[in-house]
Amino acid sequence: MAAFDINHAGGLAPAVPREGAGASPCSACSIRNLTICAPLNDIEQTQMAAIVTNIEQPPGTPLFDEGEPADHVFNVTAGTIKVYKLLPDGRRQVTGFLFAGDFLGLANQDTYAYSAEAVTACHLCRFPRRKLEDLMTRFPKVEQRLLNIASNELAVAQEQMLLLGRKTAREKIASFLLLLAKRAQQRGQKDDSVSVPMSRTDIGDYLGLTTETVSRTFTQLKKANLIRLLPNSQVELSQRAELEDIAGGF
Amino acid sequence: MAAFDINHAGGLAPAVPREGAGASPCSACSIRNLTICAPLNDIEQTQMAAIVTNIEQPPGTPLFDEGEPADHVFNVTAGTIKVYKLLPDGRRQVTGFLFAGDFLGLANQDTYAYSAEAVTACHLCRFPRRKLEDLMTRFPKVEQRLLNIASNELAVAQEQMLLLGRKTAREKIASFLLLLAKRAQQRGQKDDSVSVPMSRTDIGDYLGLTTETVSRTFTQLKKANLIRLLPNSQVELSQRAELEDIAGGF
DNA sequence: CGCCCTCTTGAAATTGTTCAATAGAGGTGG
DNA sequence: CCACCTCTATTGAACAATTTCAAGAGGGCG
Repeated sequence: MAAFDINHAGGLAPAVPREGAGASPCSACSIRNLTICAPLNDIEQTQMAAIVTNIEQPPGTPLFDEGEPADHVFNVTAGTIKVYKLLPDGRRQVTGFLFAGDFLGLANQDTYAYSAEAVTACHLCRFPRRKLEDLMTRFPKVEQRLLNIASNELAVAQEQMLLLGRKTAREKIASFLLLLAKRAQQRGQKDDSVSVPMSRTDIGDYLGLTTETVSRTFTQLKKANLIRLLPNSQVELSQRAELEDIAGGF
Repeated sequence: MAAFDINHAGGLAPAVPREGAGASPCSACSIRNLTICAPLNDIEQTQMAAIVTNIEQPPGTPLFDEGEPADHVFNVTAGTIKVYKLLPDGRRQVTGFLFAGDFLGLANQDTYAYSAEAVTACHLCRFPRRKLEDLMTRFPKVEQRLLNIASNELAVAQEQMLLLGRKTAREKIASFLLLLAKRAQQRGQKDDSVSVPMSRTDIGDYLGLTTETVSRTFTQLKKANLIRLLPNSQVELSQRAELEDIAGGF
């Protein structure tokens, strides 16, 4: 999906032994420089690869549920994941969508604080939590990277609180589309048209709206010629500047 | 305010030199075990104390503003701080209230992602960011602690998104009061009546409501005999179980 | 080709907001 | 110590945004 980004293509890479069967695919990983593995050299990378399992997650399948023992952490390598929390009566708040390069499963309790489910077909790297923790004490760089990731997520969460608490439906949808565009751009995808793989319900649960309001607002933006709804869940951001104006500085 | 909690009261503490003038007050710090300094022994603590400045923050005064260079991080030792983000037109979202023991200023950009202001008179420990970072590489325990704190804040932020996106005014207020009670309890205060030092506007900006709705909802809960509004911004939680029921698992 | 699920659209209902006025609390100065 | 003044909180009524309830349209998959 994303373009390959071999970020150590110089001639100095040491000869890393490739194990037979499940040989470390990490050195060819296209999103390596986006994620937790970024600060590691090839040798360290191999140690990381030794504790990792590659898993595939069909669309709509749960990765884990809130309250389960948090035995693993994950790194998304392809696809879209949603994470959410539920109220006792079933109301749902999607707290984030995760894409290739994103890390997930951070928890300082021994149980997950939220549920995670594949939106599209996903590929992930799965790390046993315990082993990653061991590895972190050996490679403080990884811990630093994780703190960095956490700080980032915190800033994103605060931005989302601003959206949820203070923005109108129109502003929320505009912000959402721009966020998707920004994330796609980070992964090296074109940003004139955005892929919106999640359902209206998921979007509503992310933005604190109902499906109907999401739908109506899309229609409204479409009629104002700010966006175009294309086939294959693609949305063209025809008037990016105008959208940014509506979104309120995001 | 909170009870003293000297957590290393054994007989093995080494003789720590106390500098003359601004001698490390840390060893008598009542919230030490709640915060970033918790994992340090007395010697390490002294090194920490060497880079710290104690500051006092009168009510209503800004600590820093969003977008300013993030040169310092802080630790609240007394009082209440609010942190918030603004939209271009002035709408405000309070993303958190901070109390004694709370850490603030985490940012991986070089500027603050939010503004911070004293609600009540506050005392804080101020660390130069650069120096704390140096210290972290020397004491990985501190970095671990910070990652822990960040993970915690992340879980709190997700809970808040659930509140902002999916709870009714009544549920929001109930959750808010229970949160204050829980935080007060953590600091070792009684939890039958809660101190609510912030204005209705601040509460509204925290919960995604208007002042009027906050006020009306307080009145409504009061009339239902779930709370009592006492003098000095104290609120008695008369029917804790009922409130928890309304709050929806918080 | 048709069925099912999601998305869209419409109309009524509701929650929370906005605008406006009153009440109350805390602080100041006479 | 009290009166006054100002700021904050409360209350009321009209309004607006979003939700809810309901029905129809579209699209993808077997």
